[in-house]
Amino acid sequence: MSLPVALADDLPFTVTLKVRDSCLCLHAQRAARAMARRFDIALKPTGITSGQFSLLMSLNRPAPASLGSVASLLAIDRTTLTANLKPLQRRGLLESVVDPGDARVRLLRLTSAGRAMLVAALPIWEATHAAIEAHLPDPDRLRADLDLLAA
Amino acid sequence: MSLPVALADDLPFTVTLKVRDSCLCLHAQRAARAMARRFDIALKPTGITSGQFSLLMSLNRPAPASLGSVASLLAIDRTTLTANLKPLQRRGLLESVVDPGDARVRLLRLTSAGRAMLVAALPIWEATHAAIEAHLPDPDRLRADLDLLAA
DNA sequence: CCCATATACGTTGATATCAACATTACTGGG
DNA sequence: CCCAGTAATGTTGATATCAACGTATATGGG
Repeated sequence: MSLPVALADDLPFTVTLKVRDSCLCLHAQRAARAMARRFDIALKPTGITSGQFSLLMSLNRPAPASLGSVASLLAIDRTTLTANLKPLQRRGLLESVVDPGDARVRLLRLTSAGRAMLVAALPIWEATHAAIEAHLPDPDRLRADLDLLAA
Repeated sequence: MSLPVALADDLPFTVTLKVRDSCLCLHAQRAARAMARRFDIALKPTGITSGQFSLLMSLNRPAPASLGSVASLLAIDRTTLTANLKPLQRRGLLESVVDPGDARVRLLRLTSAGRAMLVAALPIWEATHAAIEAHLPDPDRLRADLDLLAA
């Protein structure tokens, strides 16, 4: 009266192909991993990774930023940011201090070594980024689409 | 005769803003993290994450696939895939066997529990994915752009 | 002033990610 | 058959990612 369990549990291969080809999550992960790898390799001479470059760059601002606001900016979990700060603090590229106005808040600030690291990495970023944009039909359009996904 | 070191090491805030706003690596990471979080939350009732869903789905095929070919398909490092397999193997969702024709090759195959997991997760994926596509101007165009980044 | 609530952050445990190095197995030339 | 080179994978160490839980601080109502 009932079909074999194996059949009931099966999922047609055509469905798998549809999911694989259309899944925006998978497509975004693949693109993100490939980009990270590409920048990681290019930035290797400087000693920082693509993620560390983005983090340091986000801290290069006139007034120091709170941990939470940086996490929002990068769209990463607050606790992930805490973990990511450790190796950079250990290397003296940034420092975190308690906000004098609100003891709950941690203010993050680049050190001069951190700023020097950005200066050293910037030309590499520019060259790598230009090479990537060069074979995209419309980089601005893609950025807008990615912002929609991140929203 | 020389400027203070602090000035020489500085990087104008305007440059930082340009990098932050235009960096495709950062935009891709942000989008990927947001998408992963969204699918992770939606898939939570099933007990697998978005990455595990993609991996299991990529293994749902007529003939078992080698570890290396799956790593290429997902654009992840070979050793990352080895690590990702462990929790899924431990839960009996997939199994790896040595290729009878070439003892270097590991063939990966879903178990019936793995197929059942995909059947349970598929409706969640469909609903989540449809909701995301609904507010994108041109999903196919975005997929094509993401493929260019991953290439 | 006190307490309930909300906010900002830290810690822990599990998984994810990759480079560097090591191991095992196949393959072709001699 | 042997050996040098290549190919596929495993192992280790460092960083990345997030949920769940816990702690300290601020804020507003009474």
